Amino acid sequence: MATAEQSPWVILARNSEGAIVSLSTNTDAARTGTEIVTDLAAYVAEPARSRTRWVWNDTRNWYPELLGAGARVDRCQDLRLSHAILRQSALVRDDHGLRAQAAWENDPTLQIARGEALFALDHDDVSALPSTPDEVFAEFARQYAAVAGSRDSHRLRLLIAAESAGALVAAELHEAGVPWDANAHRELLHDVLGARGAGGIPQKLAQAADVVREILDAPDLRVDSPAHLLKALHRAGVMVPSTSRWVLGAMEHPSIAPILHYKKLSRLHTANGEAWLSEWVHDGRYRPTYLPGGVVTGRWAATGGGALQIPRSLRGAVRADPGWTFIVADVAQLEPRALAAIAGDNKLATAARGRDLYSGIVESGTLPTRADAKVAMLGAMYGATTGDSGRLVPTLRKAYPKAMKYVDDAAQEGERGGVVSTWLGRSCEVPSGRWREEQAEASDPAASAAAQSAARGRARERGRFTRNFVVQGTAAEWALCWMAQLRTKLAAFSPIPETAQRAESSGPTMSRRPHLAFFLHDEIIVHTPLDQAEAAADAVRSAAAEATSILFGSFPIDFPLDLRIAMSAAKD
DNA sequence: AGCATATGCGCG
DNA sequence: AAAGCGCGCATATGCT
Repeated sequence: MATAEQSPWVILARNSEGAIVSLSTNTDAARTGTEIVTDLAAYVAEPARSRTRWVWNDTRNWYPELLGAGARVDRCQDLRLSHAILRQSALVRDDHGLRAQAAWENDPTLQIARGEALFALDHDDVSALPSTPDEVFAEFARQYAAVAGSRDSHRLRLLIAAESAGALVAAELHEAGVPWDANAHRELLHDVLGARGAGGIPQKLAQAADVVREILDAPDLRVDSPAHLLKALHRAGVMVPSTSRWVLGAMEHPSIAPILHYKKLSRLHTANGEAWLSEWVHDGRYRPTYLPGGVVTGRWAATGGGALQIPRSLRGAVRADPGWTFIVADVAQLEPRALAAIAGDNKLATAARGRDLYSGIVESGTLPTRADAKVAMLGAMYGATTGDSGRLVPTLRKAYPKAMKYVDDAAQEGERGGVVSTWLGRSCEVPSGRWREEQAEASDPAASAAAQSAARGRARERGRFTRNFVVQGTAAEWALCWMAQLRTKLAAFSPIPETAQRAESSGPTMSRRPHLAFFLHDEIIVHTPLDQAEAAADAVRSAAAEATSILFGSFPIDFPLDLRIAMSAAKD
């Protein structure tokens, strides 16, 4: 991730015959040489190229194969991801044609990540990406010029390096997989859901549905149908507007507890039951596909078995290989700490330093309980205006005016249609044409009250989005830097000797030294040989400290880790 | 039958 | 139907 020293880039692409071509550059990013590469894994692994920054159109097109061949890459520039950042960033003054490269926006995988319709696009059609040596170099040159001429090239270089390192981590995480004990998972399913009965429906699940039908006196009720269940509840005199857990939980009726119980079991069965296990866990590994930059804020998305939504209750199935263990580490209150830093709020930083941030707020006398402090802080970052949360926000605003002004300003900017940016310069999208039209129409004095109120609601909605964007996005940048530093440190560990009983499933590159195995926004799991666990834990801690200093320099904020070494990812 | 949308819940 | 952000996935349901 170090970006201070500018080592040359080497650009990889395929020529029209399908051969791999490498373009060398000097420190001014000018082409200095071209050669045909016959054995890419060997080429990349040359010691003289150990610090090369490899430039390619999309890490997913290049790195999995290299990893499969046992070649790890130290750093790269993922042009697809950096393009998405630069074409949007408010720090970029002259985009040198980046925004005109509309084809990039048709990248099918990006559309999948955003849930947009695919129309006629083929999933495997990546022709929209630059692919020939000339195209790839031209894109690299555009990006280089855009960064060099930007308002803050240091931040953008950092962001591109971090995002690209994330692309490497994502590929490595997929290759490594999460060590998953299918038997432990099955035992847990059996305990909660019971034995599989007729049609594969677990017995306790079927019984739970029967109880609901009996209490509601509705023998034909399909409990899985919200509409049907709602009618049955109304017939029983429970006049709820929906069947969501939150709504039902507030009611008092003998049917409520059985319904909630059924929902809980049903969720486990449908989302992470036997079917999930057989689809997603093979040879002791769960291999989700991570999508760096898949979320508008810069957070990662994931696909393949709902990796980022694995219920906490299933963590017991995450079991280290024999002779190995886990480092499980998460950052306490990552987002409010990021907020304190970007706002330069020393008072909030002081409340956070060396302790639970919410307790720090309590100790400062701002709010009476930790629960209050937490709900108030979340409300401030999400834009709550009513309820318990909204009620406490003004108190927080008084105590931490600098931090609160930062998010309030972000909200105001969003409401008036503006763009906001993260600490490193990832900017949110401009509002849609539809949104601007609605605002413009409502600003006409002749507009109906309904239209004005609807437009006001849309504006507020966007304000809550931009308010959260600056915090969530900066937190994601911290996490990227954390992982980027960590993967470099772990790569320097000496590999343990090959042993006959060693699990082969982590793949050839990662399986003999500590490696990242899981990532979830503010949490990582490192899979490590037992005798390297302490050293790996130190690496996790020092990587966090380095991430903090890379991003925020000497500003006195800390990001303390909850870290434990354990054979299972379950909390004790 | 296949696609789009709604509902609900898991995670941060 | 969360009061308040960002996601993915399963199921039900409606539309074509």
